[in-house]
Amino acid sequence: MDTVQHYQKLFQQIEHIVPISAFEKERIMKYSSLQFFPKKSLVQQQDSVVFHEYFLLKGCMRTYHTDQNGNEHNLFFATEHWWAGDLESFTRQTPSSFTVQALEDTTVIAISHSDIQILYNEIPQLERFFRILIQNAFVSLQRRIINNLSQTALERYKQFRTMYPNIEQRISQKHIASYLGITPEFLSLLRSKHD
Amino acid sequence: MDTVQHYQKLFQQIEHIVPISAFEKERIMKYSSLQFFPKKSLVQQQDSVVFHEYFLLKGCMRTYHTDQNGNEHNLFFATEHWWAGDLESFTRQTPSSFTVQALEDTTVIAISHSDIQILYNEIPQLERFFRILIQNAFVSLQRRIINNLSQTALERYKQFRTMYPNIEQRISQKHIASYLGITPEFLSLLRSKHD
DNA sequence: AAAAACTCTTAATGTAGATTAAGAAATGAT
DNA sequence: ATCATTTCTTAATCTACATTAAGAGTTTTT
Repeated sequence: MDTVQHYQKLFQQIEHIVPISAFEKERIMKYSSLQFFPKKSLVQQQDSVVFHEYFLLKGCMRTYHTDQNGNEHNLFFATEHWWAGDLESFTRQTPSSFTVQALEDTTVIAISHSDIQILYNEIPQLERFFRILIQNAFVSLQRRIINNLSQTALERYKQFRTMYPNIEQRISQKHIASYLGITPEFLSLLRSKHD
Repeated sequence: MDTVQHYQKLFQQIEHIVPISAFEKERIMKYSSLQFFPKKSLVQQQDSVVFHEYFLLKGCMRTYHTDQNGNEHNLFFATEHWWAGDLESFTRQTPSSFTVQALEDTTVIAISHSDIQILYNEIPQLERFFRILIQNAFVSLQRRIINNLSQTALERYKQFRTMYPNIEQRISQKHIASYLGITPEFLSLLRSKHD
């Protein structure tokens, strides 16, 4: 059936880190669901408690924070086979500091807070899987902080391009500028100078 | 005995998150050790593989990255009851991107890479403990990125002071400036203007 | 198909924070 | 105690990036 097809990429990612049986895959499918978010729709909202984490099958999302002056700051982008959803709010069930928005029509596998507790108990390896997922995310945030401390805007932009080669075509420059911590005008200037 | 005394704070921190038995505490003591680092000594070195994670009992450390221009950038400080040691290098056994240095005479509980594997197997809750520890670290890095994107140097400095009230007396301003991503001269200017 | 609403660019002007330099204060070494 | 080294401050100049503004191109709405 087609739903099974959709789960292949998720299972591949999990099995790349921990072994899971056919039965366990069934359980994961039972305790998660396919969801669709149209372009521009809000997936999660700042100040609300987050109920799901999402594995993207198709499309693109951004996670951003709106500060006290009303300015938005992009923290992450997610595309196919990445995860999205504020982890702090999800795990602690506290109001989120972030909004998640679909930048394209997006299809996801969604896992709810209560269902993931069930899955943790049924499939202990999943806890290790998520620990390693978070660990990887932690490491890339560390890198990003060091880059922000040691590099110019141009260097950070170039690095963004090599790290996310396909993303640049899909999202607007103002979102990239916001991720890099510069204005769209200055990004435009950098682009005009460097190829 | 005195060593037991030293472990109390570590056990308290663990038990705040997961239950552990007296026997399990014995095992943890068996598979870890007390170590001392004199002021200014290097605890871990960039480009080398990290063998230990450290729980600080007394003293203070900084974790920094040296970039290709030879400039140092402070990523973290750790004081009593914090953890120090590059997690990426420790868990993946790959060369570290960071140097860890004692800023004061520092006493720690050290756990080696091989011993933590043994402890994970003997005490499965420890895996959850470290997952939550990393998760908290991840969350605070997220916050820091957003702060760096949305706040001025003065705002970040004020926040640093309220977040780490006792640290400021203990370490030099140049290290704080490096953490904030500004020069010591500019930090001095900010300080002279604001109380 | 027109109007409205964004998005990207270019350019003038403004500013937060860097750089350089030099002296004062504190810390460390002999 | 003294000399050397490091740390902190102040001030002048410089630069990376912000802000404002305005026009051209593109996408969305009606």
